[in-house]
Amino acid sequence: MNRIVMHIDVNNAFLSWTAVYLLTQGSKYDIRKSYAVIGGDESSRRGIVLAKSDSSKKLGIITGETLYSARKKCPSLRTYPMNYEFYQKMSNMLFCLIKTYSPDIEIASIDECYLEYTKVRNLYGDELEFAKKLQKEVYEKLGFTINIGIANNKLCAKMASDFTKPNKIHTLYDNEIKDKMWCLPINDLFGIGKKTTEKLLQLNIKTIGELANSNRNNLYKYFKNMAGAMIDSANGINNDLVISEEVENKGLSNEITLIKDVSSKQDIYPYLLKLSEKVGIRVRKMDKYAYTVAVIIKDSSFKRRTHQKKLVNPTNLNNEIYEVSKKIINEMWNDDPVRLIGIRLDNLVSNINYQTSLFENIKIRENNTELEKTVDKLKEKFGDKVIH
DNA sequence: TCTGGGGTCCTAGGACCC
DNA sequence: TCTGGGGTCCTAGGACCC
Repeated sequence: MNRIVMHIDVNNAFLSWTAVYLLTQGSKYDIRKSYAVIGGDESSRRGIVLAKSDSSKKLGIITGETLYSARKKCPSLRTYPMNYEFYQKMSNMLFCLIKTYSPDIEIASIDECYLEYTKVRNLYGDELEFAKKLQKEVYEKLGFTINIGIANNKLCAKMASDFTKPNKIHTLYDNEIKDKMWCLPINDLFGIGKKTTEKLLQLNIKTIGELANSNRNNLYKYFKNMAGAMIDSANGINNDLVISEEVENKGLSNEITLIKDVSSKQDIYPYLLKLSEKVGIRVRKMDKYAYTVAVIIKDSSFKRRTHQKKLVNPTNLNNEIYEVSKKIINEMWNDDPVRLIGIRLDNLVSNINYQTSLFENIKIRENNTELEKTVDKLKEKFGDKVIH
C-alpha cells in the first residue's frame, strides 16, 4: 500500500488567530475580512508585515515588507500587534486536536504539522474524507481555517497544502506530480529561495518541471552537492520520515533590534547583559550547558556578522556568558554603528566534564547554577524586579 | 516615521595531527 | 632539502524556512 502523508497548515496563522482573539473579546468585526495585517512596532524599528489577510494579499502586500510600503499599497490598512502567547495557545489546541486521531504527527512550526496517515487509514478510511472532517472540526471547535495537503511523502504534502488557499484540501500523489507541480515557477519549490531562484533563472530554468528534467552533471557545476537534492525535490522524490518525538534544539539565541543605532562599547554592554540573562535562563531551563558563545551584530546597512568562542568548560551562568560576550564584541567591533545585537549559545551538552577546574571550583559553579535557577523561578513568579 | 526574531543545515578555509 | 594526503576541529558566512 502507498504511504499517505498529510501536511496541515493554518491559513494566515497570526492574522487568523488575532481575529479569533478579537472575536472572543467581544469584537463584532472579523479582521480576516478586511484590509488588515499583523505588524511589528514601527516606533522601535520593527515595522514589518508578519501576516496579512487575503484582501491585503490581493493588493500585493507581502510578508516581510515594511508597513510603510504596505500602507502605500493600501492607505486604509489596519495593523495589529503580535499576541504570541495567544498564538502559542491556539497552536497547542490545534495539535492536541489532531493528536486525538494519531500520535504520529511532526510539529514543523507554530502553525504547521505533518501527519503520517498510512498507519491509521484502516481506522479512519479514505484520506480525503478524513481531511474534510478534520478541517470542519478545527473550524467549528477552534474558529480558524486550515489547508491540508495529501500526498505520498512529506515534501509533496507540503507542496500540496500551498496550492490555493484558504480552507482548501489538495492532493499531490506521485502520479499527479507532472500535472500539478511541474508547471509551477521554480521559487514555489520548497527549499528553493531567492538566491537559488536567481541562479536557476540565469540558467534558463524557470519551472519546477524544467528543474526536474535538468542534467545532473551540468547542475553539479553550479550547485555542487545541492544539485542532486534539488532535482529529486523537483521530481517529488522524498523519503523523510514523520518524526513525532520532540527534538531538542541544537542551540538557542536571542537578539534585539536597538531603538537607535549604537556606536560605543559603554552603550552596548547593558544590552549584552540583558541578552546574557535571557539566553542564560533558557539554557538553565533545559538543564544544559553551552560550549560555544556567539555574538551577532547587524550594522546600519543590515550586514550581519558573527563571532564565536569555544569555551574550555561549558557554562550556563549569566555572568560567564556576559563576560565572554564582552570579550567577543571587543574583538569583533570597532564602534561602527550597530542596529541589532544578539547572543547565541551552541554545542549544548547535558553534563559537564571540567577539564581544568579543581573540585572546589566545580562545587562553586554548581552552587552558582543552583542560585541562578532559584532566581529564575522567583522572577518567573513575581516578575523581573523582585531581585536586584 | 523603511527593512523581526528564532531556528536549521551546508560550505569553505585554516589549523593541526599523523 | 623544496612540499602528499587524509582526517578532525573550529570559525565565519550564506541560504533557507516560518
